[in-house]
Amino acid sequence: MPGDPGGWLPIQRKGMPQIFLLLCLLLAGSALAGSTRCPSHYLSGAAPDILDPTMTAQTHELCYLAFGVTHSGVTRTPLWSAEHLTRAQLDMAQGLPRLNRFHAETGLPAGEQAELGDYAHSGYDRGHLSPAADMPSEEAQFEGFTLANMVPQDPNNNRHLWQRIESVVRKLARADGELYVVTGPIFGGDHPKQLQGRVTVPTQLYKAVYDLKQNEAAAYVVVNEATNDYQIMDIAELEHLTGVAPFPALPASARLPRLALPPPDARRPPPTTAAAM
DNA sequence: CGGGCCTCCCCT
DNA sequence: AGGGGAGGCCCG
Repeated sequence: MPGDPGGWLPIQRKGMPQIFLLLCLLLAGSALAGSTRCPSHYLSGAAPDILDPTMTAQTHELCYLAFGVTHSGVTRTPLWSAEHLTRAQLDMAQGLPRLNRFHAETGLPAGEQAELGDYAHSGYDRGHLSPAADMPSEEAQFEGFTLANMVPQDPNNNRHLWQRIESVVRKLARADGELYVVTGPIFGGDHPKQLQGRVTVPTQLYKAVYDLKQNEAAAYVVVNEATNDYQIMDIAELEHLTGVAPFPALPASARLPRLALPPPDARRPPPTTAAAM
């Protein structure tokens, strides 16, 4: 279903009037480098832009109910995953039980998708980019468990620091009403680690946030290791580091002010390294 | 302050 | 269908 050419109308969020989608497309205007099938997930309808031409091979945009991704058949991971996070959506998500239905993405060309076996016994978690806890319906949650929304993530990182980042971003969305959030991997270094020689392990991860109420943006950046360390960057810095523009339609007035992202600080140091000493 | 309960991240 | 562990929160 995702990846269906020209199929953006049937898979749009339910109840969203078509006129609004058209308006989004018009508002996006020149900021829309290419066409997108799910403008509602992006700021001003403009999908994140991959600036680095070496990263665009074998990429496909996939649209889901509550998020959109661009997937790379080279890394066999998403290059970004984007959500429009609202208070109402989180209210709906909150009542839902989490069903861990991890699955390979069938809507990709043969051989480009990661398989469950790539991750099994790898020592890495299947780390969501757009979090399961953000998904407002059972169907949306199932979609969130596609491997097209996953990267190999250090288990300690995923279950501690990253979980707290996701949690404080949800809290911020509740406080300010709505956010646009773009999450993605960073592949640094010359010899990237791979799972089964197929799925590339990111060296870092980022989560960029645009807060409409404050008209400010910023991003968390963390190394994909057992750590509690994180960095906060403005969007220009992030674009330079990642080669991805998370919010191509970001107002110029929001590029300089750096959103005061809440600290995801832990109360205790990470157990792995600490326990080893 | 501590304990119980819930949420949220996963694994085999 | 099993399991674990951390963190938040509420309440005594």
